[in-house]
Amino acid sequence: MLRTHTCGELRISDVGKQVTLTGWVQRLRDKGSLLWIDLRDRYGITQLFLDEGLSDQALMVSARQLGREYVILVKGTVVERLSKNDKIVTGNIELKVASIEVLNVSKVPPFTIEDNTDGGDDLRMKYRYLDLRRNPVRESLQLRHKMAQQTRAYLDSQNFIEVETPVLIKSTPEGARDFVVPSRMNPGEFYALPQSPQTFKQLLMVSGFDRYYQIVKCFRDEDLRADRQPEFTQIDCEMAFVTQEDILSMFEGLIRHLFKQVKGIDMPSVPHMPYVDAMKYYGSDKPDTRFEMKLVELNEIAKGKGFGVFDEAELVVGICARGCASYTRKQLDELTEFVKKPQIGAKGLVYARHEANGTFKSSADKFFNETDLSNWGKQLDTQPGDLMLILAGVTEKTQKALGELRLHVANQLGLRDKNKFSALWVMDFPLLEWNEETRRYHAMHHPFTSPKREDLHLLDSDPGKVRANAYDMVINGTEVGGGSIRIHDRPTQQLMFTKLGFSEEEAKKQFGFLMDAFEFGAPPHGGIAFGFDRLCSLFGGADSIRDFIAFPKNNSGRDLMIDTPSTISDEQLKELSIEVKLAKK
RNA sequence: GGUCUGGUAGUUCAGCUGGUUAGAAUGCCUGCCUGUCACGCAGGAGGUCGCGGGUUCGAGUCCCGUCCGGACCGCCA
Repeated sequence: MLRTHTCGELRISDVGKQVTLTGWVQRLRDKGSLLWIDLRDRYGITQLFLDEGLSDQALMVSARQLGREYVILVKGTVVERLSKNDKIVTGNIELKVASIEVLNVSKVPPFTIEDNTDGGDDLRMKYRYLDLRRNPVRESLQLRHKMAQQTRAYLDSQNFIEVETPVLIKSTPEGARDFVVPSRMNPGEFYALPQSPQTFKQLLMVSGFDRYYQIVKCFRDEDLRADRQPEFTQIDCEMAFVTQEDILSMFEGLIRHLFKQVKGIDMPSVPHMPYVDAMKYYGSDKPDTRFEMKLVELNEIAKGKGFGVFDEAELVVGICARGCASYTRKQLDELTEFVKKPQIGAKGLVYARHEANGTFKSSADKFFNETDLSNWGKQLDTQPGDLMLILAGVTEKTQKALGELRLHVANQLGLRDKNKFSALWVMDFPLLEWNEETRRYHAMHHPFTSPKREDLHLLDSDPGKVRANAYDMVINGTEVGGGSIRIHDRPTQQLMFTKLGFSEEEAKKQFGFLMDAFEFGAPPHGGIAFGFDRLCSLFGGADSIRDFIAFPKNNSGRDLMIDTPSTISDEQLKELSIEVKLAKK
């Protein structure tokens, strides 16, 4: 090594040592006859010190020439500081410089390499290698490293083995759009990049691997979000000879292990909540359970009073916003605007104040008297000073809208504490979901998910009512993982494909290999996949997953640093037997 | 595919109902400064107001188009 110590290592006990440090110049503080340089590396900052009276004059002159982000090698003696800095771990000492060697110069960076940088997202992505020098981003990647290490430690201790599955696989019609890769040796044919190693891990179960996992890149060609990248990482797991309960407790164990080892948090056991309850009480299939504010149905007491909006609605439902009776007209209008946004889609918002003096006042006083409102209050368990917010309409849409409002209000009230964690299993998802556009049912999870045996009789009469052996782990309103008990016999799998509108021939062409495998002694099995990037950002208390990925893509799927996607040469196209003709928009 | 929002100094931003020479902070450069650590003080340089067109006596500001960010809806088995 060029250095004897790192920039985060030296302490008061090292005073007197002759050391060599390497790193980047964070900043110079030139006080005339005194000169300090902050030297930074991955491990910390050590202050270098030069003194007009004591240091070589030529050394002073050359030190003053150093610019930000110059890479230098410094030799010197560790000395105790005259004035100490208790903000950094090396703050009691400094290095009295004997020599400086410039290992490389640097242009002035386009943004400051500091915890609170002045750089915008765009610039940070273009110069990501500089951005990665900043503490917050580096710490995010270190957290990710620790998460991966602890995941492997836990799963290894439980007899899981990590098996790599192929990245060049087959395009399939169900699910997200595939990224495709042309095959040179097979003109006109394409591989697809995996959206998940789903079928391979199931085949590994058929092979008897029993407990498999993989921390694996997956690819989906869909629009991006703050928490969605076209390439992302999953902790992909599968187990054979297990019940649903076995899987839930195994992976509850993983999550609790991670919280304990990475964050030092003892997480309580993870409660189970049926999907229908999640929708009913939280208006979401991924409820944020850090706070209550549950949805309460008001049909019986709110209908039949001549208020058309309520009387004609399938569902009248409310939440209680604690201490919000004092909201101004402006604040209430803002909430109304919020629910009327096209993304939320409610037509309006009814509010009722449980005033501090115990009386009630609502925006629909024409139709409801004090007794009516007090009944609402009882139902919603209000205290004086609370505010009731009520929506009415078609059941599911209204639940979802109020669920969004619930989160919006919780944000305003500061109830979504990043340092508090609340996990749950959402269970018993519907097997199928009607898609208006394609006029057919789609698998809500994926087509390999097994239906609940007791619901099988509904498959023909009322397919939307069939529940699946599927489960999601939700933490703080984020879906961090999901899985299911799979189908493991050919007839059921074939039936499933039929219900999804595949002809027998299509199903055979797309998934014949899997159904063939099921005929050779496939064991009952099931599994789960966790979104590793999301899990990391959740642990790191961030809203975006981008800083937990070393080189992420931007909103339009571009890597601004290497400037891709990009065109390829005519020679490459020719080799691939591909002609590019862009369709008109 | 859609909704919203932004693009002005290296950077982050301000710039009102259109009106002389477009500002601030920070960074950069120069000088001064014996204990700084977001050092301080004084001075200086730095702009095709994303691009194209239009309205106007006059456009950073208004209109149309377009490109590029960001958030979200659809989409994401």
